[in-house]
Amino acid sequence: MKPATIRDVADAAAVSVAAVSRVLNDGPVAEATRARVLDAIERLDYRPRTAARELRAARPSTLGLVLADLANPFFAQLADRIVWEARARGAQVVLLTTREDARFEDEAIQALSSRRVAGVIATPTAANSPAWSRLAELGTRLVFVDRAVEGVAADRVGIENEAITYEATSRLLALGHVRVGIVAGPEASSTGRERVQGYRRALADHGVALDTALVRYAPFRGDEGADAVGALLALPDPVTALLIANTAQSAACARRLRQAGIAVPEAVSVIVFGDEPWTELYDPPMTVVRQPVAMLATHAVELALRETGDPVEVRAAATLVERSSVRAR
Amino acid sequence: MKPATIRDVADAAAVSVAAVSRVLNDGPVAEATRARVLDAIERLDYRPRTAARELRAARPSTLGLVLADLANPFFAQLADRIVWEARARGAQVVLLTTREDARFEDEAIQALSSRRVAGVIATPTAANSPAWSRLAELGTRLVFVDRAVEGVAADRVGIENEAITYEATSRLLALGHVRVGIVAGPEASSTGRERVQGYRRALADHGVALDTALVRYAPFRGDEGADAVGALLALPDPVTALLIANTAQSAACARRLRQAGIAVPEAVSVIVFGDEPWTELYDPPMTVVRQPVAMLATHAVELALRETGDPVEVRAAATLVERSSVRAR
DNA sequence: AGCATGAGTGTAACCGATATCATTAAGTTT
DNA sequence: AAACTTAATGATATCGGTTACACTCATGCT
Repeated sequence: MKPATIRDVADAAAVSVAAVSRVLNDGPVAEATRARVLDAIERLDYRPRTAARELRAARPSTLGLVLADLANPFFAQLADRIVWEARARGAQVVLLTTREDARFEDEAIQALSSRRVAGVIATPTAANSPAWSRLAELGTRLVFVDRAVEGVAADRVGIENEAITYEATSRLLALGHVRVGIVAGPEASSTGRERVQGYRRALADHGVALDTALVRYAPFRGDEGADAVGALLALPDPVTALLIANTAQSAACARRLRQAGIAVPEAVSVIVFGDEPWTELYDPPMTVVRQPVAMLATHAVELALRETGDPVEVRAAATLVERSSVRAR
Repeated sequence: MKPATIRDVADAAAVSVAAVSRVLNDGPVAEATRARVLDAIERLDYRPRTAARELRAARPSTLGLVLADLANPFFAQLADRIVWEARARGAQVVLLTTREDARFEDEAIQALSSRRVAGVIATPTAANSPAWSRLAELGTRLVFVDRAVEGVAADRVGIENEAITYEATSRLLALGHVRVGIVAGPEASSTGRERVQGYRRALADHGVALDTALVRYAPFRGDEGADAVGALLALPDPVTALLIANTAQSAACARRLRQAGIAVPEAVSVIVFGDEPWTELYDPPMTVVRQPVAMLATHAVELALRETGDPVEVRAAATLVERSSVRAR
């Protein structure tokens, strides 16, 4: 049977469609009318159609979420919280994934601009900034979370990458490590750059010279993170401590350590970015940098649903969670 | 600036809106006209609005995805593949989560019936079958994946729970284990029931009497899985093998084993359902039941976008992946 | 009594696509 | 040249809501 429309409800309640609409959007309606309408709605199991609403409304209540990859637990958690926060605010989420590929990202941007969503929350790839800009100019609220690309009028939500990497590196240096390797995200990514910057500042402050051979940029997808770990361990003067600052590669890196039979923390101390479930189950439990996922999600959703305002930047503090993968040199 | 509408394009190309629409949906148009229209579309950066299309169209191209919890890697992977498969077919996905709570699930169902999506893919909670039925009667294609609830005209996609649990249990029994504990999903869930059934059949076939104290049902959320493991280990005649057949509880169970200082597989052999990243990083690497997530996703999307046809049931084979957490008694 | 006020309601335009149906132009047949 | 196809195109109703505007009628005020 055909679902009821607003006109069916109006007929059933013997009022006009405007009255029904007013009941729905709590406009001014007499108590008696409201009761009759609500009763009719109940009887007919009426539910206003989102498509019709969004067509007329200035601001739809749908959000777009563009993530690289849901198989990455960090993004999965982020998505979980974002969907949850959106629900609390009466918004729904259209989910799209890019697999870190600019082509798919562009496709996603097109799809979302057709959909005229209220806002978009995204972990962008560096290669698409014109497309992002056009989306922003269309009036869609744009929020970059975790990473960001330059030159786009978007809100930014992320952690204090520079500061937390400085802290993590300092911890290792303070324990006597001198050969500290870092596996970061791509140099083209904001997280990659910021984290390496914190790393360099820590070295400088501790009077340790930078050895560029110890800085490895790995893409977010694939297994190059593991190869980077392999390379760092195979150096003539190998690392004694390792900073895995590329969340997407952390499991691959850990797998490599295990396979290579490296004793952690005896042979090498390790700090991993991202508090994923496995880090606690690993032997030994990993010292990690925990990202405040819930807070990132809350801010992102809030910004994405905001009506007006200039682009802002929100930085949440990450914390170093000490477990057992780090020891003094 | 306001985004262009189909009328703007029609004006710019000096044709009627009908002609533009025909170009968009490749109806019969003269080559010259098509070229002019495409040029205008390009110039104005026109993109047809999804809301308007969905309002008019009989079948929208949007899918609903209702998952319990994206923090669970199995669901996250499933979501990832489903979004991917949908993209390949030109459909988008609206994501909703329930946290295993019937109230939120009902909310999600309402939201989706307003949206008049083409189909819904869901991991249902047992308590909401009337709401699911109403959604199905509205003409929305309904696909239950992983779990199912009875009495609803929905497609079902899942693994052969009974068979794979039979296989896993048999493996343990064949190695001489007699006290085999199982931590399953809730008795009210289809997966919980089916897996315990496979377990029982294996016991019967191997001539081992069923001890109901060894069968533990744990909810999908919370930490009761760990408590169940604790209880099974604290029995006067404790288990020597453990089947963790509740994917959502597997990490919690592993954490408990680790905390309790149980040697795996020396003290107790373990088989875990769900090939999550941590199972390979655990010490020792866990023997697991791998679910064919990609296949489940493909079937689910295909069924959800199908126009007609009676409800069908698809069962994919799961496989036992042997690693190092199982040994002979 | 006469008029302003305002709460409650209804009518109809509108959002931006799609699809039906009528119309026009060009080509074919006799 | 008239009649008849056939292909391309245009005018317009339609989907199901929201909302601007006009209207009614009871109440308060001078």
